Amino acid sequence: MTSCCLPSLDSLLDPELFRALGDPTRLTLVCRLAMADDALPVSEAASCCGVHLSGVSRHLAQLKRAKVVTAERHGREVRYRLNGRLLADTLRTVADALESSACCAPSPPEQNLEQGTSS
Amino acid sequence: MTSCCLPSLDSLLDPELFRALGDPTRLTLVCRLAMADDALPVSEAASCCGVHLSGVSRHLAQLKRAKVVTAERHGREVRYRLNGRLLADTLRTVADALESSACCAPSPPEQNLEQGTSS
DNA sequence: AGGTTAGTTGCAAATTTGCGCAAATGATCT
DNA sequence: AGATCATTTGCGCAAATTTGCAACTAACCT
Repeated sequence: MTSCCLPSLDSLLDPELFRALGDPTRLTLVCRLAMADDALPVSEAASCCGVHLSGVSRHLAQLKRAKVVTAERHGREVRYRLNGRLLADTLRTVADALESSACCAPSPPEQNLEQGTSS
Repeated sequence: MTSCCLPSLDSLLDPELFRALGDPTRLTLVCRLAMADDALPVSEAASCCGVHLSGVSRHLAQLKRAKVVTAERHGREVRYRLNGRLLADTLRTVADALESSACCAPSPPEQNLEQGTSS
């Protein structure tokens, strides 16, 4: 009853996604990419966080694995773009599933005084 | 210009929250709590994940620090409850901020061809 | 008070993570 | 081909995380 239309919360909660977002440096990168109206090369993205370029490359790779960003080659540089819509949709889907789960149910079933359900 | 009404993405993205959600065992606990229509004692919550009770206690404490769950004492047991609404609201706020950021802008300003100024 | 149940916390071992450096790869340009 | 620029990857190291066990606290119950 609580989950007849929405995918189960279980299948929605991806540890990889949250883990990817669970690091300050990676979140800084996400913000940097969010503010850019176009894809950014690694060296440019790296300018916002005090981490070695190689580390930034690794962080971006992890965000890519989690589908938070996408990468496109342009000549010799690789430009990363935040997958803003997808991430927003994912988070909203999780939010919907959370609110339709039992823990957010408006009325506890304890109140149930046999209103015609017997038989 | 891109952020006149919404709080900046920067201030919204809390590493602690995502970090708390970025572990398989903790996500399993979140699911377990979501399915319960009432708060669960630690031992009950622990039954769903193959981790020692002490580990579960630690995981729940971390989820509590991240405000994902709340704890209430009932006699000698401590019952944890998923903060479903708050978490859902937080995720939606992040989703909104993401979609109103530059990376999700509907049309790049380069395209600007003064449409409508003719005649 | 003493005993029992529920949960938390200290400790140590195993694993993972983040980091910089240096070497390797990929792509462009003489 | 050789030089150069952008990024990735191998490696080692330090710090953080996860986990189980055992000891501890808190709350109940004879």
